[in-house]
Amino acid sequence: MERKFARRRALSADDRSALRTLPFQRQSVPPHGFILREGEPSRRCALIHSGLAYRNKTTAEGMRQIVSIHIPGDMVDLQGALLKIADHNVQALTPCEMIFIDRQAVADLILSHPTLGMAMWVDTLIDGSIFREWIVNVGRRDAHARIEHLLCELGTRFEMAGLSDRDGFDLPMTQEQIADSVGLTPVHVNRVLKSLGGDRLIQRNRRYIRIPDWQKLTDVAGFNERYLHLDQATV
Amino acid sequence: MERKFARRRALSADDRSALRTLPFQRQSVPPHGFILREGEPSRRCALIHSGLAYRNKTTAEGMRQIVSIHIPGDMVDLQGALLKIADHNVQALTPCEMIFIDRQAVADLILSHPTLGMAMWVDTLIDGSIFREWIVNVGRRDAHARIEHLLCELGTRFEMAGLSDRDGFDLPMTQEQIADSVGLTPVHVNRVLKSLGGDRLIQRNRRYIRIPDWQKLTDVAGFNERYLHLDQATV
DNA sequence: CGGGTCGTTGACTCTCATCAACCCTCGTGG
DNA sequence: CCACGAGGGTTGATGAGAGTCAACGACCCG
Repeated sequence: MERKFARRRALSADDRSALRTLPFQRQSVPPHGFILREGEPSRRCALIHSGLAYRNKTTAEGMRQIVSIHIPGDMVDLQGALLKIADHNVQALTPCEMIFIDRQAVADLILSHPTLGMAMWVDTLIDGSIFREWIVNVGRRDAHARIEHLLCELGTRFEMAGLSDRDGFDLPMTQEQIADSVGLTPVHVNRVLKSLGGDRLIQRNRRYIRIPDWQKLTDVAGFNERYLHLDQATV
Repeated sequence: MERKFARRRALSADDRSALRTLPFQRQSVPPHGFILREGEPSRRCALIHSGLAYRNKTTAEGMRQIVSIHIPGDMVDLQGALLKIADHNVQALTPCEMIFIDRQAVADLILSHPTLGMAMWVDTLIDGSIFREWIVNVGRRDAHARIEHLLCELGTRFEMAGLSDRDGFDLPMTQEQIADSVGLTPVHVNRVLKSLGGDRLIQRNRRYIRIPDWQKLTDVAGFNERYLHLDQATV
């Protein structure tokens, strides 16, 4: 965690020691397990130590929409410190090791160490940028481009986090979860994946995805990594 | 602005005076005028004094998607203080009076007055929550519910901001802009609006919208105002 | 009065959803 | 050791919702 924030802003020795003395609690969450439930009052913040997780919401008619995917190092619940009621669910995609920090401890930390607050705020802003791109994805791209774009985003985020190579990674999502991420049905996702394979844009082996020509995939996807703000190191 | 932040967190006299002495610059922006352009380096933060504005992005194929609507009091560009390159456009919907604050001044303010930083951060988090709901809207609702939901959101935000009544307000958007907000075509938006009129869910007169039965509209829209975090006053 | 923007309507098309069946793989227990 | 069941993936047939194309109408402003 310290490493991550140090990438965002220059940290003082005091900042670092404050981070290290922050009281936290570790917890494993199995796949599908809830890390946060919509409607619950906020009690703590959550940080992924290992594993993948996803945020989702459900419409009144019971349709589910996944609104983001999170990887180790992501704070999936910063709003836990500042907002009162959770407006969405967070669930584990794979087995997760989570770090939970008390709401009040985070709030105090931000007030006493504003530089750390800014580092976390940057994360919130980047999250927001990714949400905006997802609105564009489901609102204005066809089924092929939506899925291609999702693969590009995950590939580059995995690579930046040092989890894998962007042109070859394990995607531990069911086709139903992919469908819920891009606003399609599982059946259609299946057909599109098959078609992407036929076009040699991807190669699949189980849930392992290989991208033989990264440039070609980003082109057809209309993927521009600017919205990920990868340059966002120290100011 | 001071009023707004005071709603978010309890402010000290020092916080208030720091806000009041913040150097700013006022500027009018005509409809369609750019407040921020994608790809530009960040130089300043923007706050709407009067008028409406919208954020939007364009796909590689040239399709536009509006990702949020903003009203007076909204900081439409807090990321200007912390991120380097703008990842989307912000344009005026109606004639706008904007307040621009230098990037560095905002960053300094946050460091010297963490309580103000938290107040602004709350805004960022609520923005994020609204983005998530928009992903659900375009991803998992049909055309009718999408437009109904947009009307519900704008109605309640207008009312909370004291701009108008939620069940009767002027909606200064063209049908094309509505289409770009909900991921449909202008033609289809037209048909749906007509159909909503036929079902007595709304009454239209030019761009004025009357909602005769608020409860009924929120029901069919599947609208739940939780995601707007209206309770978010002082902690 | 004329041109431009926006709204409206009809005819036709096509992408994606729906429904339904079948398959594969893997873990479990008899 | 094999049968079974469950979850997930695959495929086909059909249909609905939204897109496209095109024309016309209404309104506003210079």
